[in-house]
Amino acid sequence: MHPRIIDTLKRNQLSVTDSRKKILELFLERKAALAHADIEQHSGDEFDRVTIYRTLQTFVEKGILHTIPSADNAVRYALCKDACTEGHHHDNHVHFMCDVCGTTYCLDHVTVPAVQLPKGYQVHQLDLVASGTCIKCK
Amino acid sequence: MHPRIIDTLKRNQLSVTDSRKKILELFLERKAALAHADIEQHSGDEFDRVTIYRTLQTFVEKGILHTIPSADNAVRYALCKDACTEGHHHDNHVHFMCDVCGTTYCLDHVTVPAVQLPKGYQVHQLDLVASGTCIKCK
DNA sequence: TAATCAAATGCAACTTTGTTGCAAAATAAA
DNA sequence: TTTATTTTGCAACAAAGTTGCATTTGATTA
Repeated sequence: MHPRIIDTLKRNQLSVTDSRKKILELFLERKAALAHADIEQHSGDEFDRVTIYRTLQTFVEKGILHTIPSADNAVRYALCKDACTEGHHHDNHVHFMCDVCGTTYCLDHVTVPAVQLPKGYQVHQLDLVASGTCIKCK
Repeated sequence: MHPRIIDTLKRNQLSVTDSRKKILELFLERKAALAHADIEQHSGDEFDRVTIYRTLQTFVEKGILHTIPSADNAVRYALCKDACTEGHHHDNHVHFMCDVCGTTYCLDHVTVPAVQLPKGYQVHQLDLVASGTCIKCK
């Protein structure tokens, strides 16, 4: 098991349970974003659907995962960088969604360029989602 | 009734029906993005849920509406500019979602900046969604 | 290590959201 | 006005998400 798993949970004052370990592990080994349905599939019948919902929610609140907006009614989740803490996300990198294989990547090294909005709009978060064909599929 | 309504429908070879007129009218008068649920509310019990789903789908296909990705499992729709035609959307403007009132705006005059992605990623679409506090709510 | 407390899980029931097929109704064309 | 085509509404269903509560598990303390 990945050494970061227990560490991450403890650092966030979460009790170490089977479902949390397993779900974190999935994210660590896949390195891609996962939707609720993906997790349900890849964890077999090991956990109840409800547990997965609640675990994802907890991880987002703690700053372990962030959500990636999409136009297909299937919100995806991905690991946050260490900069994220409880209630404070800093995931202003670009996300890429492949139209062919459906994989969603966090492009950690591509930062979202500054954008000049009309006066009066206060921006708290910027999400840039690109879609197209990924390296593997082209 | 807004004069553009019937015109828009005919230009896209769609028959002019009550639901299509009403839904288009909603978008024209509100000037903000609407989710399926919003439309259901604001049209009373006038139309069946299924009709609304199908109408939205048709409008997106025809290039009358475009979708706005979101992280809350509620895809929103907004009017396209005239440049959009059947199967070809050109809505590369920024969207702004207010955390307070929930309103989503198309910032038509703010274009999405070009982004340099790692080699191998072919981008077909770029969506930039900003969120924070809008003019009315600050 | 065992007992206790708090937190997380699983289950059941439910609500909401989205889809599909088909008959009836409305629109467009002749 | 009649006919052909499209769209709609209904029903039934499937999928996605939520809530309350009893049970189990993990953490804490003696």
